[in-house]
Amino acid sequence: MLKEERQQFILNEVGIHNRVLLTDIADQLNVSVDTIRRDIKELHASKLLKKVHGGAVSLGFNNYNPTGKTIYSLDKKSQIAEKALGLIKDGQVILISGGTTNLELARMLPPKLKLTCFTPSLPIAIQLLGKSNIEVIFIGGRLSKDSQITVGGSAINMLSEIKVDICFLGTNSIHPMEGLTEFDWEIVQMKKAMIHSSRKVVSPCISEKLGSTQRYKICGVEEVDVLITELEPWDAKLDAFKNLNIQIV
Amino acid sequence: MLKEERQQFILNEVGIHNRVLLTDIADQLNVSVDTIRRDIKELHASKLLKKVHGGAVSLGFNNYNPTGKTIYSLDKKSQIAEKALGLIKDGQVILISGGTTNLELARMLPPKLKLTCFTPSLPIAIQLLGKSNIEVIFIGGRLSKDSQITVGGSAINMLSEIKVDICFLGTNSIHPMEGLTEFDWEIVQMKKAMIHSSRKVVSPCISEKLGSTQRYKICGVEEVDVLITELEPWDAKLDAFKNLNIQIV
DNA sequence: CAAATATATGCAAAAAACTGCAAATCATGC
DNA sequence: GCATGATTTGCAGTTTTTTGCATATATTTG
Repeated sequence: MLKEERQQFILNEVGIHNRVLLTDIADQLNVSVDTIRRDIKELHASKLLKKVHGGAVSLGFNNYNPTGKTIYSLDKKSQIAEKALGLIKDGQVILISGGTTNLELARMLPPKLKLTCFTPSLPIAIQLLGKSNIEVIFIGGRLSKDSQITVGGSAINMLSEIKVDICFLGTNSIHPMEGLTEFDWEIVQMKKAMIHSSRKVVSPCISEKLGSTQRYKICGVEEVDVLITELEPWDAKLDAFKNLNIQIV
Repeated sequence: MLKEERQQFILNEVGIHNRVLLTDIADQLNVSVDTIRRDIKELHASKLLKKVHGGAVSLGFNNYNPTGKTIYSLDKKSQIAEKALGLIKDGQVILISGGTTNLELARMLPPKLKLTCFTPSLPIAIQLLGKSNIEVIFIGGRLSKDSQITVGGSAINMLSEIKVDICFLGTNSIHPMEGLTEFDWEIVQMKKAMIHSSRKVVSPCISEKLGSTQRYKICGVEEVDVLITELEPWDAKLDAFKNLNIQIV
């Protein structure tokens, strides 16, 4: 592998995650940490990233990270987000619900892509505002403190007035028989409305949540058009979903 | 986890809650309190927060400044915000427009105060979300990239359905004869709608902007009930506003 | 004032960074 | 084809940084 490729890869990773670990990169590229260290040293010298102890961070790192949450299973989520990116075409109108996976998706949207994005999520709106080619339309309403999305009649009302190409519906629990479930009643209502406003429903869901259920039902599995997980298509965990008329990515 | 990430996390928490506990952070990040203590010591040294016994608190302003604009006259703005606080009573319903002065107001709202706040401003919504006793209702609509508030028909429509006790109307230009003026046509429409939705209009305005005018007119001075500046009441710059049936604070 | 809690300090283990060096690779000219 | 020199890469040893713990000191609170 060429040095340029490596450095490009590092820059790419930094661009997506805002941070990289020396050991991670070395591991992924099968080279010694010293090599990566030297690469990062160079990139640092040419001011393309910032070298820190243990890795590197993007130059604009001290940006506001509105969720404040530790983004664990980051890799899984960005894998999902990456797959989700493939479903979006230039010029489309999309609807993005809340959740960290969707936040990752919003972060990864390429700057060149022209889109109209509806969202009820504050962190996602902030993320999207940074992309100059994306028109952001915020679904107004009462803000729920913990989920940081708008809920309630006003928001649902606004949703009832739109019809989008794709909805990326952050999913807490999905079960082959029970369908999509949620523990917060207000969010259930929001998600129902979001499904109703969309021609195509995409459900990004990390594998831990496959097969789990919660208190309230949003909809059956048949309402979901595409299920995205970080797993390989032949993984056994996906078997239960395979004859349900869902596209699995 | 990188040191930078940790420190960023701390700054986020401080930005959201205005204060953090050492033990809380250490717990959330699974590191020892000593580590967090050292982090906070560093951040304190670089003047990004203020170290206090048991944790840290935010200093004058949080570092969320996406536009990159210089925040000049910070002291003046917090003086104004302080005065504005005096107008708010427990249990009221208020409407807060955008602008850095209003952001300062949102930041300074005491945690005990029970309020319902409407706002079309993303940064202000974030700030308000951190206050547990405040119900936040976001005015939905298309987000304007530079002002970071929602604009357009949908937002104005939502405004038309509400009536609040007080509106804090961030003011770019106020002139004794010409009234309130604004550079951006869409924001003019929003502010008109906001005035229409409020029983009482309060205009926080730093003294530099007194007497200036811009392209489009929002309303006459008579529509404003209270004008708040950082000046002392007997300041000569305020003379022109003194016989216009406006309360000057 | 005393108990509880928080801070400061020194220290040691672990991790990461730096240094020098040798092997491998590659471009270049003959 | 082959020698030369520059560049790159991995490795081993040393130095630096980070981090958690133990102990001593300070601060808060009832």
